[in-house]
Amino acid sequence: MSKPVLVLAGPTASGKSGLALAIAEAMTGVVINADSMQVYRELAVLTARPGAAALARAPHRLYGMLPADEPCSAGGWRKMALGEIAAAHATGRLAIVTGGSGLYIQALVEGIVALPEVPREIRESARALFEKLGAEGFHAALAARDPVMAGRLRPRDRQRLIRAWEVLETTGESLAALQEERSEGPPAHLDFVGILLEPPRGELYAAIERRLDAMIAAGAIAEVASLLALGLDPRLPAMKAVGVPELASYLHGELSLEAAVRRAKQATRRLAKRQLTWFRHHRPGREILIVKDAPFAQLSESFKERIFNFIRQNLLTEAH
RNA sequence: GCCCAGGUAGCUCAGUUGGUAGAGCAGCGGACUGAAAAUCCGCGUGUCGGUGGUUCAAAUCCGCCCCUGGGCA
Repeated sequence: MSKPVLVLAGPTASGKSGLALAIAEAMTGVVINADSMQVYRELAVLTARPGAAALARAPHRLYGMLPADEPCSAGGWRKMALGEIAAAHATGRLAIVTGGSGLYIQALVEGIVALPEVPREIRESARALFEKLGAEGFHAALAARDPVMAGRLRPRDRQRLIRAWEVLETTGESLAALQEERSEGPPAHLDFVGILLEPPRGELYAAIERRLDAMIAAGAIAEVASLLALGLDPRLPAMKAVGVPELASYLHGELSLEAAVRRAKQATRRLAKRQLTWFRHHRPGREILIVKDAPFAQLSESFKERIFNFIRQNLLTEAH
């Protein structure tokens, strides 16, 4: 008997968190975060993490549980999410996975290669080697040892080239070969049903701009200042969250506040566009409801009605 | 009302002596198998204000009209 899991996906600022909360409240659910940046403790305002009011209304999991200097990953998140889903089911609650990180959701719903974690030393040496050789040089070095992966990747794709190298160093095998042999596959005991928020571009962009202004008013600058005070490696994922580099430039006196905010808004718009592209081609679950008029502030009754009906019809029936 | 200067891509503008147009920014499309809010690839998206005329050919020249600045009244 497979158990239902609701996956609520969509671009940033499309209203996922508010909708997830409404569903959790109405249907006794647990909200499980599927956002690669909301996992970091130091980023609350800038990642629009659910606040105290939301947490009081429904249980939320995997929010702000990692320090900024401890990078999360798709595989690591998957394990934690599976644990939280099992815990929700154990207490008879509906698991509601929500977030905008397409790769994380894919890792959960469709599975991912089973690989050991890359040791810190290998990570660092791979990065150091990349710096030393440059993109082309590094690509050539990879090609000498792993022609399949090198052929598959663009010579300038720093992140994936380093990943291929790390896996090679850690396991002694090509990531390409491992991907074929050792996939975890989708969890057979779970049945993923998705809701995809796909709001009109213009409205989404307007919501993004309003929200960023609200973040500034809510203390985003102080948040970045205290993050910077930790003196972390600027290449850490948390340091690259949208808004962090931009506001850091302001704090360093390189940009005016106005310019920094403008750039942060633009970076958010670009993120939203990438997310829309991802979800347009990767469907997060077996049955999908695509919502093209996603809410941005408060949810109307008719809107909730539509969503709740879909949920009742597609994933609560099996539980009874 | 008259005199200037302008109306070209979403915005700011460039377009040699006539050969139906190009930059920056903004934007759009795509890829994605463990740092993914990351990383990477690709794409000018246009009744050249309107309308007549000259010409084989008009964003470019001429007439009229509309609009926007500035000046004089």
